[in-house]
Amino acid sequence: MRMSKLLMPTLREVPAEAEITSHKLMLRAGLIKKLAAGIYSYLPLGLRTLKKVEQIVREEMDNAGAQELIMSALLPAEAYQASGRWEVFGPSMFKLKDRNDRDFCLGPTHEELFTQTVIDCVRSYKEYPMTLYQIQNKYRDEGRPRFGIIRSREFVMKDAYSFDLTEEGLDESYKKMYEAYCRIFTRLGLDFTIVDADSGAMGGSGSQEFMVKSPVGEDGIAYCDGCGYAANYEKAECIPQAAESVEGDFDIEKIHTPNVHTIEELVEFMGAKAYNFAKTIIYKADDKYVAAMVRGDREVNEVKLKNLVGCIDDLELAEPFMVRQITNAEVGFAGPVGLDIPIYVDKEVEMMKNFIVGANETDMHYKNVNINKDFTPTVVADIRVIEEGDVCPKCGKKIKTAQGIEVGHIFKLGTKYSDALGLKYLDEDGKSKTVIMGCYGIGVTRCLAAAIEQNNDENGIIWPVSIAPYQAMVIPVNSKVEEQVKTAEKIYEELKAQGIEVLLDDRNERAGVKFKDADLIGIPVRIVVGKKCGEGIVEYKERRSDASEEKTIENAIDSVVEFVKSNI
RNA sequence: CGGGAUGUAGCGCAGUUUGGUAGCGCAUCUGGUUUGGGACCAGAGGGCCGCAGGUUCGAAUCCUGUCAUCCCGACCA
Repeated sequence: MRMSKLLMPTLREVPAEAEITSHKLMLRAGLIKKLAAGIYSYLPLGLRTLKKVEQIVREEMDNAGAQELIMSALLPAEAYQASGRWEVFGPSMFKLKDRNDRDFCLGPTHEELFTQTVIDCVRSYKEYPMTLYQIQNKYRDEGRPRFGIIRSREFVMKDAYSFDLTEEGLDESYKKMYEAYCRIFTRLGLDFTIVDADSGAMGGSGSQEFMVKSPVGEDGIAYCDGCGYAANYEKAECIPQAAESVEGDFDIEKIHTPNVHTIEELVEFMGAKAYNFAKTIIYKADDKYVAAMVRGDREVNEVKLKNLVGCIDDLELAEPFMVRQITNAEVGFAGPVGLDIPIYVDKEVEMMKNFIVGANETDMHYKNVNINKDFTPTVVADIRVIEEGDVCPKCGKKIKTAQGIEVGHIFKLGTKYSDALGLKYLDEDGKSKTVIMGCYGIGVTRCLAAAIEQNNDENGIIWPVSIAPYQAMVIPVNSKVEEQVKTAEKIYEELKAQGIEVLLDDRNERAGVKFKDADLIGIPVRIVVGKKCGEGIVEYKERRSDASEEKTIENAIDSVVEFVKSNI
């Protein structure tokens, strides 16, 4: 491709809307263009990379025995109404009506439709097991789209669904997808971590996420270098850690703590440590109210609590007026003593002695509180968020924490959708049984952003060869020097002939502009044709490296071809 | 959905406090000089100051409303 004809609006300055590296670079390199919040056009360079990512995903899915099909993004409401998700999705589903006032939506995910397709198309149990997938646009009206294409309202997703007759079959299908995902993310040049994830309200028996570690990631992950354990914060099991307590036999005592609401204020006021307190937080779980207690220096893990309480729909902090009604006090003074709702207590609280809690009375706390003596927990369980410094639940070494971008998720669904929609089969004995499903997603567009997050420097993107929009670039330094131009043309044609995807910077720009753009758009390898081209010498440079080498024209071409072939 | 901020040329911004002809840098176009890391000189084009009302002789500027975008948090099947 000749760059004089390429639509590549590179920017010198960073558009004000971008905050994170990948978003800035995608805008500056002319990969994408924003149309509205969370909605982007893909310009030629961005689209080429997107298609390469899609192709890698496609190849590995096909290799794993999955079959590609594609569904409409515009979907009738019935299947979603049947599964109950028409309501569950709520405002995050783009809903619309046709001219006859029938309900439609833009597909946010396609469990229902794939299930329905299998119901409609599969006739005999002999056709199973089967895994189907598509690579297609998804639509979610996110409350808060952000970070460019990391969380957008229209995005490309690969979604796959497996259909098995037995649990063992599901395990096998799941394993194939797991392995395919490892190959995919490796080929994409991503440094990824596989973490245990919460299966939550979706039910199902197992779930793992593929995370790309990055400070801009929206998920917290806990991992152990010792044994390789890794889990999403939501899921990571916490081993209770003993903290120093006030020893001795004391009686509960009410103390006046005016205008002391937060743990920080309490620490200040009482001169005790945060771990001498237990905080009591009132939650609304669906229609009922519960209290959760964790040590003062810990956080409640709402996912664990939600699962424990058996909350189906929604777990959120109780409204302040309900907190007042339940505790008879202003917010900030809730405590377990005399509380009339179920109390879920973290295991660590059970280890504490003579601790401090709210007194369910404004401006009052209790000290010297002891569990089972002063109050009785409804349930004692692990309900806190894991932290740096916790110990690994598998091997006992120190846990580390990081932020991660979720690029893939695999999930043993079980029979949730096959039950809801009636996906059954007659087995060899003529008995009716339910098909067991798994679902497997990859955020294809998000992978692009993740790849840039992991592969860049102060000058721009450093594409892995496998997904670079073009693999190589030829730059004549001075467009007025006919010898350089002709030599560059020759190299360009020769590289094309050898099957390399190559850009020729034939623009009438100064050398500096060409170099800056080359770095910014991150083409993995380039040949610079300069002053020594009369002697048959050109410059070979890899984007990843600072150094460049002088080579003969033939050697430079060979080096580019070899570099590309060996890195793809 | 709660909190905060911002809307002025393709991009980055000033001007708003204190109302008085719409500005700067980059980019674009023309001519010239340049040509190995975002050149220089001269000239030119480009704006419903987010939108709608209001106050005023006069509004980018003050008031009201509204829309949009971004950030923090909640939510994320």
